[in-house]
Amino acid sequence: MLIRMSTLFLRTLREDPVDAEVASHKLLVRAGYIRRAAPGIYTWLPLGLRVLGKIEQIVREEMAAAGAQEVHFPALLPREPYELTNRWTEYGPNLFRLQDRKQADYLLAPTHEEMFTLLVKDLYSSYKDLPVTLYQIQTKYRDEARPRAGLLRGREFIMKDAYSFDIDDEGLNASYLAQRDAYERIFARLGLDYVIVTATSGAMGGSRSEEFLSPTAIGEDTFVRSPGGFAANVEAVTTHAPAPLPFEDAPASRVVDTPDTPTIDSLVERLNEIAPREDRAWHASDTLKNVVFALTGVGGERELLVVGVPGDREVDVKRLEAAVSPAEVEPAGDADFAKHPELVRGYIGPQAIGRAQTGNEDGIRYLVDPRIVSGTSWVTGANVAGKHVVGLVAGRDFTPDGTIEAAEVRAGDPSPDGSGPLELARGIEIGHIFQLGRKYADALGLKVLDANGKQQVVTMGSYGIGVSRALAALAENFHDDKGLAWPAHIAPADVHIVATGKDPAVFEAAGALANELSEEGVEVLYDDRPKVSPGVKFADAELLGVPLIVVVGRGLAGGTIEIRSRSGDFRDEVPVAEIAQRVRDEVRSRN
RNA sequence: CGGGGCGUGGCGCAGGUUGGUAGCGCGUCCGCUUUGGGAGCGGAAGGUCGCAGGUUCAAAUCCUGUCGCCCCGACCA
Repeated sequence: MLIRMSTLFLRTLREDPVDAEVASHKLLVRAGYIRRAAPGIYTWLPLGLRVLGKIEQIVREEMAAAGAQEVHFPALLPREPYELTNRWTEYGPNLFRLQDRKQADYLLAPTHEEMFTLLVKDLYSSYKDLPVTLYQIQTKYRDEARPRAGLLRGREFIMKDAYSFDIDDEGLNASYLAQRDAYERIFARLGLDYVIVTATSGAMGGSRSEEFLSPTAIGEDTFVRSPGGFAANVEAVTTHAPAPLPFEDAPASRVVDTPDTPTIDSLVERLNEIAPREDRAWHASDTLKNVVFALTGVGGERELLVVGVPGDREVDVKRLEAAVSPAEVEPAGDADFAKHPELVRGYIGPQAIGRAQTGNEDGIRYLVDPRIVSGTSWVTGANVAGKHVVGLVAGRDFTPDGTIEAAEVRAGDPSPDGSGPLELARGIEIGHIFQLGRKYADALGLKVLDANGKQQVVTMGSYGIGVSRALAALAENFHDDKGLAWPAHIAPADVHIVATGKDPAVFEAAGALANELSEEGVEVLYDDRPKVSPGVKFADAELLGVPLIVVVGRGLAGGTIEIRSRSGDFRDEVPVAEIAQRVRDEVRSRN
């Protein structure tokens, strides 16, 4: 393969595009790999398509090795299947919807569970047909509220989505692990660092779920890890609960006047003035903060929930949402407080709320952070404006309805598996695998006959890789201040040959080398542009990021050609007669 | 949806407060020179100043409305 720069459809930009913030976005645009077509929607240019194609090829090879078979669905789909699983409405405004000339509803698919399920239902009816895993590499659409960071969060993006179909849980587990293994091989071949974190399955339903994250400071997903190897999405972190304490000797609770202390900070300050402790000052972690949320269930029913957390921690809404999924969460509003006079804003205490506490089965649920175990003593609201209670003991003075994982996770918190303090890091979600279970098969009636001739609902897994996002993640990982620097497996070419100067002998030698190598199967990008100064060619070579750069120029008179790596780990002058072999060796050692 | 910012040749920007024939750098085209680190000189093409309405002899500039885009946050299988 030989690409000549003189005819390549490419225009590199000297300056960063103003709308780009992150390196991958800036460089992919500057290097002429992609162009923005609309917010969050990008056109692929020749070099970008080459890299994309290489990533897809690796994905295809590993899918095939894992026994998955490729199909291809339309991106434009009718409404009905998504109606059956309720996702036409559940997906909300992120779903691109449109109508045809007859006003029939269609959507641009954000993901294809329904279609795969129906396809298998269409053709298969026996347990003997299973297991089967199908996948596609497809353009997906999500009408993101705010697309950003170029390819990292677009409204149109390319995804590999695979779906496994099994008769039982054991089979699902095997299918899941086969995909998981394939993902590890794919990301290893791509040269992309990744961390596998346990995740919540969220609205997708199902039991087991893991995310593949590419660690980077600009990543949008926060995850935690411990020295002992625990890694999880923050939504999936479980809090280490201390052992219950005896409370026989705990002093009785007492009410103190604390006017104008609606916030934890103001409360702590006031306590230290009016009710100082002997052993140590009051701290926010001594307080119990009760936050009111309104949950909206799938059926549209609205319910209030009060969440109790130690006062030095915020409620992490994402964690709360994961915990109450699929219900939607919003902060309680004025109308909610008006309906519930027992909730005194800024002074809410657990004595007046909770079904267990009040005995009212229809009352407001009260769930607390797992740290709030029996015997712990708290400063909290007295349910009267301007008053707090000191020394309110859990299990003695109040009884929550249960615990909930909703408090923020902080660096230094103990790992759930006891393997040390947690560290917080950020990453780009490049893959996500789920054991879906029977949610979609149930909704769409995918059943097969088992060995006993009885109908069995099929159990499913779904496995996604953000292909275009992985490309951006690679650009994010492999660049320097001069431009991109692709790993060999996915670079748009094996070698970038630069002819400098105007001496016809240079172009003859460079052209001959380019021809020779390309005829042997080496992928060559050849900068044969006449009248372009060496500085421009070097700068472009560094911007484009092909891992090997060969410069034919001033050394030629002395019988040598220069070869160097984009990453800068070597630069050699090689006799003309040996250059082709040297390139072959370098290419082979990198592949 | 909340906050902030911006719409002027392909890209990056100035001009706007004080209304008067639209400018700079990069890129592109032609010619000559130059050729190992984003060249020089000379010439040239390319813009309904986001859109609509208004004020005015005259609007990129002032007024009203509207559309769009970007960034931060919220949201995000």
